Amino acid sequence: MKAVSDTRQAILERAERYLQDAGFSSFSFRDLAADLGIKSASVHYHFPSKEALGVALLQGYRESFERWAASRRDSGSAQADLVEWLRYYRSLARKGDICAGGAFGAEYGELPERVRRELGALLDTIRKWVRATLEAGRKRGEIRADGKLDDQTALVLAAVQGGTQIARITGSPKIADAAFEHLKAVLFT
Amino acid sequence: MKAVSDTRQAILERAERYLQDAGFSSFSFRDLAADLGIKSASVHYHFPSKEALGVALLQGYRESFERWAASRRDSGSAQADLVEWLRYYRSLARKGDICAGGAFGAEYGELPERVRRELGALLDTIRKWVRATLEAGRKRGEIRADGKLDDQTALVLAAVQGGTQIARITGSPKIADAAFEHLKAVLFT
DNA sequence: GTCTATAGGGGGATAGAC
DNA sequence: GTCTATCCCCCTATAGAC
Repeated sequence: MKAVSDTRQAILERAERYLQDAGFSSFSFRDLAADLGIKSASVHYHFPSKEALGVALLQGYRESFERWAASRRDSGSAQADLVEWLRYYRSLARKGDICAGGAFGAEYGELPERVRRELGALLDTIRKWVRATLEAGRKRGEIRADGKLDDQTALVLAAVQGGTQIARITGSPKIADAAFEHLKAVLFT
Repeated sequence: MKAVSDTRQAILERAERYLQDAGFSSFSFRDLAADLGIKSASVHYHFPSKEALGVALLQGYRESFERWAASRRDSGSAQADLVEWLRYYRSLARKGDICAGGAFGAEYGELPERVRRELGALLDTIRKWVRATLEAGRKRGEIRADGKLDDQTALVLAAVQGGTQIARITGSPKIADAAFEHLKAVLFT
């Protein structure tokens, strides 16, 4: 009763967990296969190379984000949008996981070219959404209009990526919550 | 004419570059040996295991930081201390490198136990310095006393770690500068 | 301190049968 | 779609000569 791409989906889900737990180079096709009760050659059937798997993972993140962002369109509140967005990173931190940007980013120097490009595209997509959200919030008086919009956007992106990482290193998700609390305090009017 | 531990030092320096460029698992003892014109067995003479090398790297970071922090004692200005501290992360971003926390942090799930502990100790050392610096700055009226001190500290740590990473991913060090500019704007009175 | 040589295990990837 | 079998490479680490 399996759908055609059930295995493919299962591979992606396992790979995502490994990625966020210990990085892209932390897992092998053999690991994925063993977890799913198949052989590594079968994983290669779905993803011809690890590069292809990395690209697929990143495209998945981007599509998920875009779907979510579309669902929030016309929410009418920049503050509510950002709070909801932060919830995702908070949940990562609680599980001791980090975001895709941080996971791939640390190994950037040895990522295949196409993976690098997809990673850049993902970050760009998120950056544009944050920027637009802050801009709309400034106009509505919900977001402090201190400093340049691009600088404010950069701080938000840095804080979420760094927040999940320091939470994991210190072993306490609370530190991510703390960083996000202060971020809201300096952003919101 | 080499000092006794010249090779050891050279190994550490090469390893640091690999680490900040592509992570702890990105380089092997063979890589280090080849770069230095020796054999991998000789690297093992200086560092019996990769775990030992990781620990030595982190202890080096911590000692460097502590020396630097001691040199700034009684500088009299929290703003000046933080600006100087941010210069380090700015320089990493310009080289396309990330900080040790980000480099080790992404692979946290598969780091040897002692490396994890040293990483925690390094972050804790830095966290305490940031906290104390912000606290002193608040008393002197240099730092905004908005919100909890611990939340403010967490945001600063998250921003520097995340800032260097997004700079590398986007390929532009400017985004780290932007994040740090806004960080100063929201911290300084 | 550095070497040669090697053990013992994983890694990505492919060919070809079923 | 999944399998067996395999290639060829890299990895960490060690033994023992020099």
